[in-house]
This record gives sequence, structure tokens and C-alpha cells, in this order.
Amino acid sequence: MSLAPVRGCVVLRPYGYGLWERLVAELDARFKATGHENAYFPLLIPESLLVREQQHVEGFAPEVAWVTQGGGEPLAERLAIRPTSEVTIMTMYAKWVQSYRDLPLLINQWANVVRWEKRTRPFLRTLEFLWQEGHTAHASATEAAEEVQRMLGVYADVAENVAAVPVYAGEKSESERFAGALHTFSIEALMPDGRALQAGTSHEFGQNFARAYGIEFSAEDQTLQHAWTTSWGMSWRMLGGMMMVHGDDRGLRIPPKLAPVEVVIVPIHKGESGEVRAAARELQQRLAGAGFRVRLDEREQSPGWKFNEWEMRGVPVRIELGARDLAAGAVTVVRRDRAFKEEGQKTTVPLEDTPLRLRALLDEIQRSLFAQAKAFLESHTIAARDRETFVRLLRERAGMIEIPWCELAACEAAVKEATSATTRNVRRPARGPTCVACGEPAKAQAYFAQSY
RNA sequence: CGGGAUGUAGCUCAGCUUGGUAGAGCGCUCGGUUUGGGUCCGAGAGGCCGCAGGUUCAAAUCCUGUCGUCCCGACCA
Repeated sequence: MSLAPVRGCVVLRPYGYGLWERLVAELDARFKATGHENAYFPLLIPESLLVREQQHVEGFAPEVAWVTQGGGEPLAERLAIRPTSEVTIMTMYAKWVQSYRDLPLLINQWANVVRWEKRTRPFLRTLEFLWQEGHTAHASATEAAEEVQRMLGVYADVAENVAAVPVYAGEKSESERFAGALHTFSIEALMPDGRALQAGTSHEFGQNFARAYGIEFSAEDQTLQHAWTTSWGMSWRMLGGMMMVHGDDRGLRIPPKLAPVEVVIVPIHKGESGEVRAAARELQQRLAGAGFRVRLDEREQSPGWKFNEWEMRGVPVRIELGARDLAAGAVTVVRRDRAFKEEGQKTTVPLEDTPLRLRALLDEIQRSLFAQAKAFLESHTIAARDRETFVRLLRERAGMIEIPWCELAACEAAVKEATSATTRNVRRPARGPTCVACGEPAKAQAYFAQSY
């Protein structure tokens, strides 16, 4: 990744984009498996269309970028660059949906969006970012609610089992809710500095958008009804979270399932050793044939230089192949999830067994990275029992601070005033009778934290 | 939007106080050497000192303005 010649934007170079492609592949397969199809909608939104859903517009107004000229002339109507595509997609759904037989409508879009944030951070908050947004319409509230939970589950699965980032899934508070939604659910991860990162969201709109954009259908009982809609999104921010969670002082550590390169082969030879070179190429062929994402590094730099380079890039496994290995009919296998010279970092594997051993090793690395992150999350999730401790932990940015909570907006605002922390999400029921923050009756169990 | 920094080689930066021939490390190119944890030696290429104005015999350096970027805060899916 590099900074771009535009404020608050980044360029993904091939290796970084490779990470995104892996995330896309994993998400897309799950979307398809749950019955969704991909489609594409325009980047620009006419202002008149945008303003239909009141809360939605008000929520996004401050961060919308506008196009006011085209072809060298002022436009009769400003065009918004989409900050999200609800309004365009709902407008189209209104045309497509007439009968309950047209439902559910299950569509996903892979797209870029622009949100004019006052303050940006590379990867975690950029003006333009890549994401996917799923938009569905249903014939009943129950069905829509199920969809929202199903996709929240997909996000939690991808975060934990692909990116190896443990998360808490739950519902957003009223103040953190998506503009225009009835309920917003999120997955929240914890970064090493004690701040929480929202890594995916799933929204239940009820009939709000359907009313604003006219999505009506004839129901089975012959009544005319508005559809129940949902939307859900995950962005490349997930990758930023993954890098922060797993990175160490030698650079990135990428979980195998997300790694553009799972295995790098570094040949080690003096001068022109045709034998080593040929053996390395043969190994690469074999591993590629067995389905591994493998790269052979034949550049001129010294082996030591390459070791450092690939470690910084986070490749899970490195295979060193030199004359010594060749003579022994073996390769040296080095795993990135272990520290330099730590027990087990380097092992010797018979050349013949390499594919088999590699598969097992990659699985083990995937598990080990998740386990390390999980242990961190658990040790930094603290149940506060009294207000004083609660406030102190939040100020110290100690992690996810868990309390029985009243769900009152005023209480949340007061906590924010005192600590700058907010609720991340909540689960029901509460595990205590009264709110630790303010003493009112508790309604839910909430995670509070400083957030990105 | 408020506060603070900063802009000099591809990158990271020194030089500015006290005006006078444009610097270092890394990277890049070439030759040699080396290759199991960022080899070493030598030779080279590369800069409108963010931009505009001013002061001066003379400006990277002093003054004014302007633009960009970064950090802290307020705001924020």
C-alpha cells in the first residue's frame, strides 16, 4: 500500500490488492452459497433521489462529495458520489418488485464508495474505499430479520476463520445506528492498542426505505404491502484490522487463508548452481500443481535479504532450498508465526513430503494466529463492576469493557463526555440488574471501548 | 472547523539560527566480489530546495502570501 497523490486516499499495489482479492473470493463464495447474486449500480446519485429518505440523507449529508459540473458546464441537478447505494438500489427495486413472487430479492454489489471524512487514516478510514454492499428485499419482517442475522454470521465467520481476527457480534446502540435503519448489527474487533474496530455491519430497515422509494408488492393475501429491506457491508478496512491484529515488530503476519502468497521458495546457491535452481523450479511446479499459492524468488538479492523481505510481507511459510538441503533430499521450512530463532521456527522436511506437510502447517498457522488474537481479545475484555472502575478502564483504553447497560442515549453521551469511549455493540439479555454507568435498570450487556 | 508541525534527490532526512558553487544514508545504474539471516569494494546517474511575490550585489536560508501533506482535537459508516 502507498499513499496516493490525493488527500486521504491510498493506492493498493499488487500484493496489497492480492489481499483484497482473497477477501473478495472468500466473501463472494459465501454470498453465493446463501443465494445472492452480484450486480452493479451507478456511482452517481441525483440529488432529488438522495433526499427521499429523511434520516438517511441527514446521516450522510456531511460526508457526501458532489459533482456539480459535466462537459464543462454546470449541471442542472447536482450528482452525489455514492457514499453507499441504498437509494439507487431501492429505486430500482421499486421497478422490479410487484408480487410476493418477486421476493426475496437478494443482490450484492462490489464497488467503491466515497465518504468525505474530516479525518482519515490509511486503510482504516479513507475517503474512497472498496467494499461490498448487499441489498435485499423481503416479503416479511421475519424473513428480513433472518437475513440480517445470516449475513452478520457470514461476516463473523470470515473475520474469524479467514482473517483470523476474533470479533464480538452484536447490535449497535441508537446513536451508532446506520442512518435510516431500525436495527444495526456489527462485528467488532480489538486492536493491540486497545481501540475497537468495526469490521462489518448488517442493517434491518423494516419498511422505511420501501416507503420512501415505493417498493410495493401484492402479497399472497391480496393486500398491497411495502417490502422489508436490509443491507450489509464489509470493506477493505477488514484488511487493515487484520494487519494491525497480527503484525509484529518484523512486519506483517498474514493468515494463510488470506495470503496472496502462502509459500515462498528461496533458492540458495553459490554462483550458477543449475542443480539448486532446477530443484527449486520443480518444487514450485509441484506445489502449484497441488493447489498452493506459491512463489519462487529468483531475484539476484542475497538469501538473507529475501528472508527479511518476505517476512515483512507476512508470507506464512518460507522454504529454503540449497545445496545442503538437496544433498539430504530435504528442504528447510520456516514459519512466520514463530519468532526469529524461536523453537520450531525452522524445521527440515523431506522433499517428498513437502506438499502434505505444508498443508498441515498452513492449517496450524491459521489456527495459531487466531488463537493468539483470541487470547488477546479475551484478556482485554473486562467486566467492570462499578462506575469508577468502568470510567478508569475506558480512559486507560484497556480494551473492551463489558457492563450491564441501560441503553439510554443520555447515559451513553455522558460516558462519551467523560471518557471519549462509546458503545461498540450490545447483546441481550443484560447480565446484571442495573446499569454500571448510571444505575438505571439494565436492558442489555454492552461492550464499551475507544474506537477508530 | 480549531491547534501544532512540515514541504530540499525515488525514499528518510541534514543544511536555514549567522544569506555566498546543493549534501548524507538508503535505493537506482555499471564493474567486480559475495550468497544458509538485510555481503563488501569501486565508479556513476539523479534536485526549478512546494508555489508566488518581496528584501538584497546575491535567497534553500530573511519577510509576506498561498497551496499541499502529516499529527492532535471536535465531527463521523
